[in-house]
Amino acid sequence: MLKILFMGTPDFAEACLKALVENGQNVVGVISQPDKQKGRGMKVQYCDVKRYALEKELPVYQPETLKDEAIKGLLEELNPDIIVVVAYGKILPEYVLRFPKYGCINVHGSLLPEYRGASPIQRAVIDGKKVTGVTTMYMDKGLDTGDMLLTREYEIGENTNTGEAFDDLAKIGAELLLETLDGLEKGTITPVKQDDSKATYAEKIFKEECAVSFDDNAWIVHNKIRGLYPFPGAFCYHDRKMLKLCESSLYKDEAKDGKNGEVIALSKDGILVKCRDGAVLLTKVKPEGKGVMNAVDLINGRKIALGDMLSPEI
RNA sequence: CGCGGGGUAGAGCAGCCUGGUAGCUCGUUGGGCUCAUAACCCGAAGGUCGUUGGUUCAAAUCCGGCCCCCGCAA
Repeated sequence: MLKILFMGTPDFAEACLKALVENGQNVVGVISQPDKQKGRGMKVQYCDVKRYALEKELPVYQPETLKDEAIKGLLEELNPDIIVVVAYGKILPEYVLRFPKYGCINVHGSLLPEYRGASPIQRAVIDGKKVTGVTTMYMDKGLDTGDMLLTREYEIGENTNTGEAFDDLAKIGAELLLETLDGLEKGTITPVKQDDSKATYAEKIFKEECAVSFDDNAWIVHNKIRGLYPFPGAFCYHDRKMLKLCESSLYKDEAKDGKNGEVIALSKDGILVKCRDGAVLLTKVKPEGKGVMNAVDLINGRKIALGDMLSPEI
């Protein structure tokens, strides 16, 4: 059985690690990013991978850097046959890439060569893609440029949000990882080079682009809302306060007159907001300082009125 | 000690500053109207106001301790 060194940090990676463990694979060690102070009160929180690894009593390592001599010692000590990397968050130096006999493989949340980079799933949803998927590949020096091993497609529904896609793709990724390991061991997988001419990049999500402008088309607004949910969340300003937009649906009927960003209807279904070419029905929102609530609750609490304006700036 | 908001009926809120009847929108439930309805009309149920001490004739309201929840920022 292959000795596996697992490298990963967030929940997406945890799903893969979990699959390895539950499948009875020989995970000899887990590497994740150093603990960071975060959250309310700036307390130290363990990342998902570390938490799970500790629970399963796997040795966890959190080197600040992979470049120094320490990592060499660690690799030699663990002597992994293969390194599985999922959303680790750091570039691996060549020494590490070359170390294991079976190489380093990566699980990536897109159909490569599309959406190489940091936020493939979010970008796919924001772009309104109907299909994305998961790819396993050998890692090389570039960013998600290595030879592909296995892929599996995933259909994104009209109202699917990033959180749902994440969960589904994490599950698919975990399955695909097991298949990939099995295939590599048996030698049944033929790596395929990526067609670099078709490559696209999924830029990291920046705060500035999370502001929703209703001067955009309804479809764009809707995609942004679901693409940024649950993290970091699309937002706009209402009554000088931030209002996060958590869930929406496209308004099929002809939109009434009104300015872009104006609340043109309130109903038990939600808050209807005029966009450039139609309207978006906000169904779940998160007011500043509050949790997620149904849009109808905001209406019942009389926190929003017909004719109110929503804008990307305060 | 990162900054801030909050805990009042099943939900979302008002009331607190300026102590004195538990309020609003919705939901639930019973009835009415209607060809019909998630629409409209009438009625009902449902709260030890987070907890605990204090001040007071009297505390949701003022003061102190404690518990819990959330947003931002990272």
